[in-house]
Amino acid sequence: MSQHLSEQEIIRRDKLTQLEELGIDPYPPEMFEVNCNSLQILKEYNDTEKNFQHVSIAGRIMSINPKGKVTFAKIQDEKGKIQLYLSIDNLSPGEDKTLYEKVVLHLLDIGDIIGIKGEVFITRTGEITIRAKELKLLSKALRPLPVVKVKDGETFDAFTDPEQRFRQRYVDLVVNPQVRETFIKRTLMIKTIRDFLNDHGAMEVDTPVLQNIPGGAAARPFITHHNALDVPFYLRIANELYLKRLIVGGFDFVFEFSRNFRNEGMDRTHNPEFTVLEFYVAYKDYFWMMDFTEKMMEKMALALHGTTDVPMGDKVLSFKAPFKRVAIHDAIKEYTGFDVESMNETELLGVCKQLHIETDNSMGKGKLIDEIFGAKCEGNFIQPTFIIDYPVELSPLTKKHRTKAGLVERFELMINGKEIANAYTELNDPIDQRARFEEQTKLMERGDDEAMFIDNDFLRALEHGMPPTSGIGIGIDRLAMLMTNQASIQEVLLFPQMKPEKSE
RNA sequence: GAUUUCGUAGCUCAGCUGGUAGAGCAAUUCACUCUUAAUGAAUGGGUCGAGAGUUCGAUCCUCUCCGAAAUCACCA
Repeated sequence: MSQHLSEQEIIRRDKLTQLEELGIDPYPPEMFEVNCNSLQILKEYNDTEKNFQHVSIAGRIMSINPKGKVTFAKIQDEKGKIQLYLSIDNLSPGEDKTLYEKVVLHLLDIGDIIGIKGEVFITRTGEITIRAKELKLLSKALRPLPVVKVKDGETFDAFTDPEQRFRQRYVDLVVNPQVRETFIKRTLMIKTIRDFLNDHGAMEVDTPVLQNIPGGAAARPFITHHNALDVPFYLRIANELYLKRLIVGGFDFVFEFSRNFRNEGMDRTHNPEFTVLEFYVAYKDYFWMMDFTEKMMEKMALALHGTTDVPMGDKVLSFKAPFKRVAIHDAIKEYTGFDVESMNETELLGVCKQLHIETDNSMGKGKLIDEIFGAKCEGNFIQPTFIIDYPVELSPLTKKHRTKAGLVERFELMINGKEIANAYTELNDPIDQRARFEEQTKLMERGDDEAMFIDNDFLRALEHGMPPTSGIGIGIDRLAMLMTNQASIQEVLLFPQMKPEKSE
């Protein structure tokens, strides 16, 4: 396999050889002990106390600025950047000037990872800096890093090409601090949610990714094959039915951050694999779930932003609980003027025609209502809002509404015009559940390729008795987009799905 | 899957009606013991996404392909 090398790569490989000739291992095996980081020094250094006089720090060279017998460089560690003062007097005090004159001036490059021992001081221009007494090369970089310069908050020559940023996320993370911030926030968001659930007595579980029957949602699955058993398996589209089996089994509050896979389009808000938090709580209903969810969201916003007001594009989203609750029929009435509550299928088709909404024969009453809501209402709910009480046809796993005929006890949480969460008072009546699955089979025969499969083992579980339960699924990636003010899902996935690169 | 736009040096970008390419940063060499988008001087670096066609001649025009972005469709 041959590799085309650029001029700069050839030069760096040549430097590698020169280093080896000087007896310097460019990739030394032994550990380098680090006793502080850039942020600690910048925050805690005190010039009168003269603390940090024996620092040992490691990082990647981000700029190097030789000035004859003195060189200034910046290294970046996990917490930020700090300046180094490298002088011939400090690094090569004896006869042998190799370390400074050869290594520092000629063999070190932007991108190299080095370890430094030295003392902290303040330069004439007032910058907290480490005066290096020892320098050790820890890893030589053979490819040039994009050089991004910043002056007075303005960024020059930023590394912005989305294709390169996503394919080479490692470069993106090194060079773009705001990208690091986004992922630190994402992780903190997930931690906050996990802690909140654990604090309320929930149990985190793992359920199968490879499933015989792709259940719990309406979506096209990825299909794979198990060789030893010679059977097809599906990558999960949801974990709902497994978590409910655990509720049957007597775990009363279970949750899982589930990586789901759906074989559908990719765009700004869809990646083929994505993360959904699902949790199920026994002896609760969807009213309880709304209360719990808004409290959790409020806590998460506070943890990430210190306030419940979260900026998103040119808007500010308020995560202050409680959130508004609007019945789906009321929402449709408000934004279209049509009262669809008691309409039959033909009347609904007429409404769709008037509203210029495309329909097809596979659509039943529920689906039509959903289409109207999706086309005319959804985008209007910017502030967190629970849309409640969906048509039964749309919700085969949801318990029928306690008072309203034809509806189910379900809510979706809309934020910034997008669905973020979907929750039910779960259907635990096995007879009704079997009937609902059979309805789905009819829809499938009618041409609805998203209708749900019958899962007989799940029905068997329900027949053993599932306590009244409420459950929810929360789109973690979309929530991360909201909490980090990103318009694209790729910005909150470390390695978003891309078409494969052409092999060389 | 459809439509539109885009792909030029390591990075960010110029490049007129078709005459085989430029800048800044990065790199190389030299000078400089407190610089900070360091500075000054010099130098090198390109299969213009890939392939085919039109043409005396293609980065530029046409077609096909590869990759990306935006919008739409499907979905969360």
